[in-house]
Amino acid sequence: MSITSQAEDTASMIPGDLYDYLVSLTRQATATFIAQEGIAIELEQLPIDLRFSAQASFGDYSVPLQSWAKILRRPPINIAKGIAAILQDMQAPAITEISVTNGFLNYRLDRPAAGRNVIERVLDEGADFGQNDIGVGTKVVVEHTAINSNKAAHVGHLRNSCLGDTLVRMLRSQGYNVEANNYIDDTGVQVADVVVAFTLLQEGLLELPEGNEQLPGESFDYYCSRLYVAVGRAYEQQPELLERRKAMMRAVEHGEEPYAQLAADLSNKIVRAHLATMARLNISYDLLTWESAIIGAGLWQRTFEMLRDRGVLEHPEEGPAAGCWIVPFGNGDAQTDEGERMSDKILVKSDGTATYTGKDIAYQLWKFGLSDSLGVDFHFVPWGRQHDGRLLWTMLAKKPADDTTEADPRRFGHGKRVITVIDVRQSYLQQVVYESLRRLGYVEQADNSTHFAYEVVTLSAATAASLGVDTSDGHESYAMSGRKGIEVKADDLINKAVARMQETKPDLPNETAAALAASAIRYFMIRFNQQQIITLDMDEALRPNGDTGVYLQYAYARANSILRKLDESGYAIPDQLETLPDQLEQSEWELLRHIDAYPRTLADTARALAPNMLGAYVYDLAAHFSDFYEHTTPILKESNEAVKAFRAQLVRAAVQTMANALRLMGFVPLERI
RNA sequence: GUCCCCGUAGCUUAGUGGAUAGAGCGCUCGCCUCCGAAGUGAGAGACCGCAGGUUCGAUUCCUGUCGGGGACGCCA
Repeated sequence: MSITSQAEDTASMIPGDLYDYLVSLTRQATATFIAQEGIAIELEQLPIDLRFSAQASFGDYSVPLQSWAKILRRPPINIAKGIAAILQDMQAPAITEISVTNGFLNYRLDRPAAGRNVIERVLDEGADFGQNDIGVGTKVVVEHTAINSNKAAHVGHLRNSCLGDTLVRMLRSQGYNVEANNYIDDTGVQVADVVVAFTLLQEGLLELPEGNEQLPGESFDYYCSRLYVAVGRAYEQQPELLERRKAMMRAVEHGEEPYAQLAADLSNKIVRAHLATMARLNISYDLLTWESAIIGAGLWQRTFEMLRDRGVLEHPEEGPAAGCWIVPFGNGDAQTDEGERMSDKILVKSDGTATYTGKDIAYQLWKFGLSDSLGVDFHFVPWGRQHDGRLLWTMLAKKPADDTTEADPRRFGHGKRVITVIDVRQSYLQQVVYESLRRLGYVEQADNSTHFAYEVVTLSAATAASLGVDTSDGHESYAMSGRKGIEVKADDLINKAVARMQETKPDLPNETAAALAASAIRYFMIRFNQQQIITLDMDEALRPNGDTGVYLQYAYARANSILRKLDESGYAIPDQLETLPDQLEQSEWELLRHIDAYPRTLADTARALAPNMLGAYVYDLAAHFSDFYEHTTPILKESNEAVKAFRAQLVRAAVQTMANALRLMGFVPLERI
């Protein structure tokens, strides 16, 4: 029941990765089988679900065939045996054993030969190992981060930006032309609130508990967070101030000075603070888009007219939405705990201003390039160079001064597909946006709109208590509230992570500690399933061992250390593996299989838009490297030249794969910690 | 009221129909005179909320039910 093959000449005969090779072998054998049996059926109806064998005793790779029984009208065991017999006769290279257990077809490979094939492919492709070209020619617009420009970012925003940035990297790895948009909602009530706070301060009508001035060392966004909380409290205590808030919103929207300029300056400074925070986690963008620009350029007005003229909107004269422009939904009103609510969505308030959702429809049209025909012009100018060298552009409503560099407007937006990263509480509004596109006749664009929804971040009881929240009601977690100041700010989390790294290893250089902290936080933010609420506990989030980003970096650094030691010992790793080891250790083979699976796993996780699955893969890869490291004798001391060369090459391949994978998660791989 | 999500070991969780449910933390006992102990070996710990159903096969799909969270605003 086994076929032996010459190790020397087989490796080059395995096309592509081991998975593709075995799938293609199985398909060939299956085609022969159904021809032999005289079964009239398309091969495509028989899915080949190749996976790692559940146990080493079964084989290396297995295909379950039970589901074929009904289609082929034969017992699974007969199918498996028939196909196995055909495979035996095929004498395929690098296969040492074909067996059948239960309803599974199992392959055992010539491990040294297959392993060499994997190593050669990785080292040959280098930094491109894992890259795919399936997305070439397809533009994808990804919106993420999108923090209101009135206060500091908190950990909820980090979940958004870490997921979004990882998605962007994953899609780019598949060849997609990805444009990362950071949408700034600078016309909303929150910005007006902070402007109100500034005016109240000037008039001596507002007292901040920690002091009215910006504190020494306090960043501007943190200061604004304090103002925001204070003005919120003032509204509660003096409801007459709410009039002032309304007036301020109008003033900002209508460009009344000095308020409009104050609001614009405020947004600008806050956005710079947010970008600086995100840069600490190696997150960058291609374009800043502004709600104020969408209004200022007239895109919202044109969008409204189109919605109205194509009959998407209704304009009721009585009822709860009298005088508003609405998108009708559902049938009638809904009963809620707080009373009646209508299921229709208001896009234009009775005072003539747009709601957030209305403006979001306009923006969605722009992302698809659908606003071109509306005669609305935007201007795109450089905002600045980011930490990673990527140039960030910003959208303007009005033509800039003549000497300013302007980009071709067709370069931005015009996505074939649009992905919006926002938390799950926005699901209903996202559906309104997509449904509105559909009703405008843009069915394809509606279908190509994806709400990448993720659950919120809450605080564990211990962490909430440390922020001064009263936890005597005994809940397990507490919601954050920027308005009440109950939140863990992004920079605080990063600072604490850096400090924790330095506690763990006191002589750590600052730069290394910063990179480790960023890795820890990024991994923490993507490792959970999107539907899972993250209950942030400081101790857990900052833990430097176990299933964490630090572990991944540590495994990578250890792997690099081996290469360094080999080099220092004067050993030159041969470029070609002339003689292969007689056999591989189980841990070596496991590592090789996982390396081989990287391109396919990456493609799967990108297709599924599942950063957490990428994280799980990388952890698995690092764990298998650690296993290999622990369960093989030190390469430096290895006396068998063939084994030494093979393992040295394997370490190089593992280092390359880990580096590629870590970069995809936005890590800066550390060769030394 | 309608709709959505979650429920897996003491805790945090992975698992997009397939062989014995996989980790991390914590706990017990080990491993640095051989490549980095932020590591690693062994052990204890899970009737996958509950009840039905579909299927050769269900943690996974469907129905119901219990528990928890969320959405349905002239806020964003």
